[in-house]
Amino acid sequence: MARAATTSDAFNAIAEPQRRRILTLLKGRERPVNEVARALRITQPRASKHLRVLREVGLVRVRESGQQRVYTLDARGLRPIHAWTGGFEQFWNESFDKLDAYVRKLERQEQNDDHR
Amino acid sequence: MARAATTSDAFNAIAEPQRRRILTLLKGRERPVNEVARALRITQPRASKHLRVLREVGLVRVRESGQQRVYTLDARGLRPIHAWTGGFEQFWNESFDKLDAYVRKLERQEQNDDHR
DNA sequence: ATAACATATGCCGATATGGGAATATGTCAA
DNA sequence: TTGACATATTCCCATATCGGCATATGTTAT
Repeated sequence: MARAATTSDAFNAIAEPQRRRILTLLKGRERPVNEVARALRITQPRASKHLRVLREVGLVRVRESGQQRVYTLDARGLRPIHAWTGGFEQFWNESFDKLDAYVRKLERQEQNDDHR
Repeated sequence: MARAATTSDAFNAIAEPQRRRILTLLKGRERPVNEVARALRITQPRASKHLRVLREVGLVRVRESGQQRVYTLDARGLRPIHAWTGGFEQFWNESFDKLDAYVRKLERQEQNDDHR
């Protein structure tokens, strides 16, 4: 088995920086592919492919408008990620203390090394 | 260029389900590799590799304790992800309305198709 | 029909994966 | 020193990228 498919879930989908940029861009308003491509300075095929991934995990929706496909943000899929990371909130505050303890422990170890 | 390296940042690191499980596990308390492996029912090399990735993006730290390497959670790297997803909070609430509008629009289109 | 425009898709190349198995490296105890 | 134990690393395989380019598909206007 290789790496999990990028289309498997939102966690994988947003691992790609370009796709994060697309989502951020769509916060402003819905946009057709070409506009996305131009805004992010990527080729049209690239934009289409990223948008496809985002569509497949449900982070965007498409609406056909004449010959254009207008993509709209559907951020609900980000909620689980926000929730999951939120579960660590207490820890990233606490971490400073733990880091201090860790550093002190390291220093002690190094002292022991010196005395060997 | 291929996919972004999994070790490049926390976004990539947590795209892997096993690694998310490891981080969750370490919320309880620090643990040596073997314990992680046993708890998640993965092989020791696999645990080591995942822990390495997590270490390289700074989500865990290692402390040597005799012949064991004890891994500790350092959740600070998750904060940017929480913040980034949090920037979409207003949208995932709003989305229901937008989805309604979208569905209605779709239905209209289908009606048009029928009349063609 | 035909041309112009907007998107999507297929194919290629280079690369990075995650998993398993075997093995190297390092530490401690007798 | 030797052996047991804990971890890390390497090699191999199958797969899934992401990017560029060419091209298929679909829509609108003439």
